[in-house]
Amino acid sequence: MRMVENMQEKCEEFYTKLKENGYKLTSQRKVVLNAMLEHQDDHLTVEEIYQFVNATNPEVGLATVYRNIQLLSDMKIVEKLNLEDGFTRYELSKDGEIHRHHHLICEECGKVIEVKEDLMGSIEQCFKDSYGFIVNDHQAKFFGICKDCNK
Amino acid sequence: MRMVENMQEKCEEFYTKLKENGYKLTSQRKVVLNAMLEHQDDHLTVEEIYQFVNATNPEVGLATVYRNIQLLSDMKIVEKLNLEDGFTRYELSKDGEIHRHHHLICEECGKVIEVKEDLMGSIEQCFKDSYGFIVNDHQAKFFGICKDCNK
DNA sequence: ATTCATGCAAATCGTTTGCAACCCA
DNA sequence: TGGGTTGCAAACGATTTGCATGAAT
Repeated sequence: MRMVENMQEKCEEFYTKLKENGYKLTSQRKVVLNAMLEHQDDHLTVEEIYQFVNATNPEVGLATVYRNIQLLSDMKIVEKLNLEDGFTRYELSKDGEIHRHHHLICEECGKVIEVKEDLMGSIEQCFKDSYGFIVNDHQAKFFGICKDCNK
Repeated sequence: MRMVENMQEKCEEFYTKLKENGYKLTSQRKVVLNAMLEHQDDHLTVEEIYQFVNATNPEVGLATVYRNIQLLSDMKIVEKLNLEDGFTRYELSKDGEIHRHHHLICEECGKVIEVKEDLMGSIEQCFKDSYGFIVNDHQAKFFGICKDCNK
């Protein structure tokens, strides 16, 4: 149920933002957003998104997927990720997140763990105190060994 | 003076690691390392490194710069950076750093500030406690407004 | 009707690679 | 000598772009 509400929410958010910025609502845009909504916890490459889109809508071109995932990213509906594996990846933004969440990357099995907690508050306060730098957002990756691999 | 010692240190570290791994010490390798040593606090793109190398040694090819900066990176003598500006960048590793240091990126003027302090200890302890994840290294960028731009 | 979006293919651009010539150990 | 290394140019792969056609407002 939460999933469905979430999906409706995201769709409406997208449609609203499109209108606000003078963009048109095309079937291709709906389809790309849908692919992301159907893979909420994945970190998809553009090629993967294209495959999903293509499965139901073979007429949609790769360039269109590039153009629209970019648009979704500009509108903060998806986040662009770089997990250091040579691919640009995207994931659906989590609701209620002010800052981007962190990723724990297992160097053994490659698993990527999402960290819900922000935890950067005190560090960012420190940057303000020491450097006069006001943080708006951050992007952090932690490389190491996950629970399962640590046996 | 410190700079010079540092440079000697880095050179020797490089030469030692090369030997240890069965690599040869070529003039091109010296020249690439030198370019990095002469720009200690910069975040250079490969193209920039190539330009510096080329200024004194025009016969060195771009592919060689790519191959050797990669090698320096593998040997942890330089760090590969992604400052989200579309370029892969490299900087000389700081001495005595166990983990990669953080970067504060000003969204106004583009300035990049290096943070010497690690500050991630407690967060990483938290990952161990909550997720059983042991952190080996991290990579963190903070986007915001720097002191100068915040007036 | 107007304007923006799409599909396609060509163009870009950073990076990698194959290979013959070369040079360090 | 012999195997890693280099320079060059060609190959690559991800992403972008130009343009004529098509769809949304």
